[in-house]
Amino acid sequence: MQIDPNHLIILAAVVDEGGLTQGAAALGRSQPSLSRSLSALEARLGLPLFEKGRRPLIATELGAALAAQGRMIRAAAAEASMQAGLYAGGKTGAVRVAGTPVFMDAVIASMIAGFQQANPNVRIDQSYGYADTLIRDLQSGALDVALCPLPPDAVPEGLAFDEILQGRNVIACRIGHPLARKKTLRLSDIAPYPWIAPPTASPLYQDLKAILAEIEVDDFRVSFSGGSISAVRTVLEGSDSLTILPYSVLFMMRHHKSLTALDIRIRHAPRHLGILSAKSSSDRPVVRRFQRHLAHEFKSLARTITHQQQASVWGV
Amino acid sequence: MQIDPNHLIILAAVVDEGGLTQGAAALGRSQPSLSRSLSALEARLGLPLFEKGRRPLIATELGAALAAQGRMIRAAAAEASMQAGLYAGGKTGAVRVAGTPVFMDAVIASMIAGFQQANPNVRIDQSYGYADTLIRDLQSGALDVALCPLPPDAVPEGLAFDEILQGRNVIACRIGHPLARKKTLRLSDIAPYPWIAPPTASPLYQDLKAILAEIEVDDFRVSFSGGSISAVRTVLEGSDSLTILPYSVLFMMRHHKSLTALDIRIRHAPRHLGILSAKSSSDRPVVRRFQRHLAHEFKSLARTITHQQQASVWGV
DNA sequence: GCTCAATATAACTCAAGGTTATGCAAATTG
DNA sequence: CAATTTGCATAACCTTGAGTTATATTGAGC
Repeated sequence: MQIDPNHLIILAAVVDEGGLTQGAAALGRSQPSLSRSLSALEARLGLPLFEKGRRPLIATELGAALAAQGRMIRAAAAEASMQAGLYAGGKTGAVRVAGTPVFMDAVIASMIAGFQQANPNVRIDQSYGYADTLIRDLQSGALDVALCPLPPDAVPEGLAFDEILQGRNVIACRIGHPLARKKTLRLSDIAPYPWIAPPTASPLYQDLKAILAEIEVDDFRVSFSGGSISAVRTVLEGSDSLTILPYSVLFMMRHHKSLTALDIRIRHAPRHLGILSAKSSSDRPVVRRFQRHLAHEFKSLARTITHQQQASVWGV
Repeated sequence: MQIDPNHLIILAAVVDEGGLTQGAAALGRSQPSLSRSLSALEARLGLPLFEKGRRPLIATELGAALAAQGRMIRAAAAEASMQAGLYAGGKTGAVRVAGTPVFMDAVIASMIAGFQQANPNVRIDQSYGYADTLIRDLQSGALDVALCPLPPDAVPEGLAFDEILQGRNVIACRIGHPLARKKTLRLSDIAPYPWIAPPTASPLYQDLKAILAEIEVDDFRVSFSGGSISAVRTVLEGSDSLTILPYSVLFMMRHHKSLTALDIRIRHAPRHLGILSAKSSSDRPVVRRFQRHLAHEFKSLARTITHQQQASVWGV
């Protein structure tokens, strides 16, 4: 026996509202429409859903039992509507985001926290990776959003790149480091100190090699490598090691008052930190919202950095 | 946003079966039909339910979420179908049955037990009453089936009466009773013994009065009254009291070997025990089935009684 | 690049379900 | 008890959704 779910919804409405007229009003339809639908259901079942000859239309046992199912169906349909609404508003769904490890941990993690605070039903699937794998995953549809540095003219086919910060790197050390006090530093000054090396796959590693080549150090001493930002920070704080970090990463750690940057400008290929995403992935409202959130957060971060730098120029 | 439950069912089928073609097969419809229905749903939502450009038709997050609701709807509709089927087959529902207390307890209760054994999902609402209230409740629709004695020509308007047993009463006493051994009893022999009186509203009470009038006893001694069959039996077994009982009630208690009937025929108005029911209530399959069950049980009981009587005639 | 399999589209038909108008019967009321 | 009100059923009509078959289109795999 095949039963139309819509008929059960109508039945539930009529039973719950206490009559055809009220049920019709509740459903926004005409009374004859419901009357006929329920007649059709009764005919199909071959059994009465309502006591016949009773005016305030009282349900039979069967009618009451089927109305219960109708309520479930109505609830499920309403739930579906709500889900669709949430989804369309970017309030639910999953976002797959990845980026370079240090940057994700130091900068993006807190932005994700803010997003999840406002959108508790959104799932964030985070992972780590460098430009090449990020691009590949974006293009294959395995990733929604990636955060990484990229040269301005190297935006891959089918992807959008939204620049958010300058990709400037600095040499970081503990605040009490011998070099930290020096006003004028030459590159050769830093030669004696051991290095904390980024993973070799990291763009930072290339930058580090470039610096050391510039000061003509070939066999630099690596005191520590392979650690996350948390490990790197701990080691930096407890030693005179140096490392190379994106300025934004160092900036985010400014409140800890434990690390600082050497007053020396590093030259490297021009590039920007940016949000990389597949153009097609923006048709998912959550992803879109998440990207906008990141962009907004970065704009605000960039402002803060600018203020801070002006403040340090004008004193403090 | 209004969503058609049927669309969600289709969505669930396609997601679960892994494709439009398989989904169509599972639902017994054509593939283009589903294709268009889902397109309509997508259009209504303004959101894609399936990744576009993927051939084995893979659901998006939203599609998967809505499919879950579709599964619920499908389950509810299937449950409704099953309920309707059970109801039509008389396997579920409620039956309101009533009758005279002694008869219900001694005869009907075990028949109800048998019915419930075979139909665990049927609810039996039992109550007690005498002819007048039973008839009124049947006519008002407050009762489905009643069991009581009725004169053959007194079947009320709108009710059906199905005769099941002769409404013969007997005088009952304990097996060791002084009168139980006597072969030839006169009515006057029973005058000295005290009586257990049925409730005054009971037809048995009228019969008792008639008997006593026949033996010209006006102020008969009542040793006990107002008890259920269980109490009556206990008192009977422990004393030389007499009482009046339908023969069928006594017969049902034959295995206890504690009570017997005096060998004396009681005259009373002709009547039959029968199943009384509103003609309109038989449109409820459970009620119909329950009535048939009772009728069948009674037919078998009548056969047993006949055999037993023949056996007692031919010896034993 | 070709082939195969699966989905989308087209064109058409039919039935379900929407509407308004109206009839009819049960409840209510004086 | 008659009259009125109220609520459900029916009629007639129309729109829309959904079913069909035939066919175009497009990923996927070799």
